[in-house]
Amino acid sequence: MYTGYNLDDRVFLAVDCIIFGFDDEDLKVLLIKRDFEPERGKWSLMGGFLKSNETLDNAADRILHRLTGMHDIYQEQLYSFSDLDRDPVARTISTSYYAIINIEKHNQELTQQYNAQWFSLSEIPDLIFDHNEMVKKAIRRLRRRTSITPIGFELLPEKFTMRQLQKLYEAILDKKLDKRNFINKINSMDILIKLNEKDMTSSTKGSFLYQFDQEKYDKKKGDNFYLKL
Amino acid sequence: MYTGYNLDDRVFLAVDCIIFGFDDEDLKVLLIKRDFEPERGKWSLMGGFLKSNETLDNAADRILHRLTGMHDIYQEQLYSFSDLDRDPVARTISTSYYAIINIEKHNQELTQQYNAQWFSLSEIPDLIFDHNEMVKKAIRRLRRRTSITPIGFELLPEKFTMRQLQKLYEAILDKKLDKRNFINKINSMDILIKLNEKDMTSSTKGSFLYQFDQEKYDKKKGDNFYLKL
DNA sequence: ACAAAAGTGTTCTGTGTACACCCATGC
DNA sequence: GCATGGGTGTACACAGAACACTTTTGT
Repeated sequence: MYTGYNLDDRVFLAVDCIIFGFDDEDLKVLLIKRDFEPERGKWSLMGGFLKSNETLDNAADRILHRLTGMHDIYQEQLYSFSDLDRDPVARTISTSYYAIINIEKHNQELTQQYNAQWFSLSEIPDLIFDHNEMVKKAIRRLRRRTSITPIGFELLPEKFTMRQLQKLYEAILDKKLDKRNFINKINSMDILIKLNEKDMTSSTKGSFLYQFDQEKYDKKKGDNFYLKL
Repeated sequence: MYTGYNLDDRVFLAVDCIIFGFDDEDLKVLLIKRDFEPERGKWSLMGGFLKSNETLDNAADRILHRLTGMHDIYQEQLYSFSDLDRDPVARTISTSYYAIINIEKHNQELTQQYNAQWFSLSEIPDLIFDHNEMVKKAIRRLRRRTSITPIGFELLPEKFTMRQLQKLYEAILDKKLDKRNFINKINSMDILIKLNEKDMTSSTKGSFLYQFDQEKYDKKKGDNFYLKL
């Protein structure tokens, strides 16, 4: 019966993080090159073990902070992986999280310490264990989530152009979008502030900068507004 | 660093199952009344500990089978819960699964052994630990999933009427649907076989029975067709 | 003057949604 | 003959998708 807390049944519980970033062109994932066992020298997700005094969310926070130096990163629990032989060293279940960060804000010294590197989705190498599967699942989830919640703003600088935003969505969804339809749809959500400022680096004419309006967004969040791009 | 398989970090990993059924009126959840510690005498989800030689999916299968006597139950991993004090006996993380069964097919002797009972969603009692939260999350997920995938057929007998199917969707989504629009949408999916047989129990005129066409469904599954009800 | 990106509206089509009447049968 | 649930089609509104030209300014 459902009794018996049998000490032999205890397992290691790992947390692995799929970290997404965006560099104005591609959606990317941050991977580390392991200089420790097992699988030294191979690429993998950043991860760690759950400590007995923290929740899974805490562990993900800690792991993300350790690699990026950042706090309050957008993250979401993805799925728990439990194949018997997924970790050759010991029976380990891994709960994966995906996170979304601004590619320019992380601490480069830290990421260098971990030999971390950004990879475009199309160029992700063979990863250890079942990490490739985790990444695949994270991408699927991110794509779906993007259509429901305006999630992507975490990936952009504070001020950004419509063009950047569109490129971001194109990168996430992996398809071209129509400029006019896109701008209309975004505007209809009414969660951006158009600034009286232009970004002059991208063109001679310059393009208006926008800012995400956290307050408006928080108010609307309840009525879960779809996006459908 | 991400090394150290520290034996002290090992935890108990439980699997708890939210089991949905449908009785032609309401969407229901199967709960057990615990006659064992902890929390003896309270209602809870059916659950158990992950054994070291099984995956989480295996464990969910095993737990579902133990309570219902059924195999090959539709199930999906939901979320892993990890609050520090969620289980007062020992540090236990729980991965929840939700399952969908035909309410008439389960083994009643078994469910009696476990003092199990079906509860309408609106009448779910206080459950142990964080099980109420699990149920809430499962309902949300089931609702969303239903709009994407024609999941609900698991809940019906092999042959069913359009009216039954509609009631099922109404129960899952918790809203009234229009009879004609519903039938049109279902037909447009083209995954049902209309039988030359009528169910005469529900009305004097009798209503045609339908069957789910697994083959057609499997073919279409790829083009993930939405339902939007 | 020309190259390069920004900005801007309208039309069409398909899908969702609302809605009301006749049918068959058992009692 | 009447009560009960079963079955059927149409009209309207809205949202998604397709589409092309003008503007600005640095070179």
